[in-house]
Amino acid sequence: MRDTGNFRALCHRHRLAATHQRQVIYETVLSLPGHPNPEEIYGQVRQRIPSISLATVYKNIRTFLASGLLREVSLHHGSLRLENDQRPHHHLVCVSCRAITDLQEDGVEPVRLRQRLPRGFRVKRIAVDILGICAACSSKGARAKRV
Amino acid sequence: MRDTGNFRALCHRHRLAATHQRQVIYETVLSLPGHPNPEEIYGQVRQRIPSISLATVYKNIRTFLASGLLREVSLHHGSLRLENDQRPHHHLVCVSCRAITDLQEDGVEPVRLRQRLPRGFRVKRIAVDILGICAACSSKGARAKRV
DNA sequence: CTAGATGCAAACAGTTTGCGTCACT
DNA sequence: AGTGACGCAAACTGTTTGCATCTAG
Repeated sequence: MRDTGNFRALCHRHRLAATHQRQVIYETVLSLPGHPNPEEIYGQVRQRIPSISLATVYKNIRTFLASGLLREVSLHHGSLRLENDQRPHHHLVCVSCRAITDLQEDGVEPVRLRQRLPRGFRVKRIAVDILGICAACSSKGARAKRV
Repeated sequence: MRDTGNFRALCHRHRLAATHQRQVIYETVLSLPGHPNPEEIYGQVRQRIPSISLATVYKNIRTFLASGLLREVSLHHGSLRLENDQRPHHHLVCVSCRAITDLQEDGVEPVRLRQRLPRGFRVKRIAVDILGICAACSSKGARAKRV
């Protein structure tokens, strides 16, 4: 067994049972390049725990997200949603209830890049998401761990 | 029949047949508050065209997105994807192939708000998506209409 | 010892597709 | 008149759930 220490401590801090499955899933997410999805994680984890089930992978990803051990790329990954305001604008997003509110484009200073982008990338638009807790969720006691 | 003119011209410009279904779907998206999903649009459209099928709504939403008549809230609405880099960072997103590349947080000047946010909204983090066409798609001739 | 985690299978939600018919251009 | 849009049903993908069994604390 490897340096299980870190992960066990991490779980303990978040009041999660430190199971072997969890450790492997967690390590796998950190080790995979890019932005892996559950299926990819499952495929990779299965090389170390062939008997693991996809449901366990899903359940633990949810657990990790809920306790802030992992983060997802976007809070909007559910069903397709359309803009009804066709003018460019930004979004205010509640990380608890995921409500999306529009924020007119000039409510945010134009975003400035400090860094060269990868060669050949042609910028079309810059979208800003302001993530936080909305008033309604705030009063219900919602707290964001890490978003 | 109402001022069909605008919509017919719009369709003509985009080389789309101007059907009654399309017009009602389009008008419905613009008229619904917030960020409607296909199911909500379907429910609303059915009040004007009871015989319409959900498949038609989906097909036409896709058509509108492809020709830039409508825009979606987020390009990341597919399956759940996890961050493997746990440090805060931004994203470079190709609007054609939807590839996501990380951009370290200090590659972007800190975002500054010019406007008061809704009362009680507590900001946790600001996420920036730089939308554009990546080099690979660019060389394949991909063009973004409106993103 | 017990609450909670796992694995399996079945259920579900959202979306897409194939195909025969119908309508816009 | 012909290409493409519509409507229906069936297929598919990604995800969740119920339940019996097992395991970490």
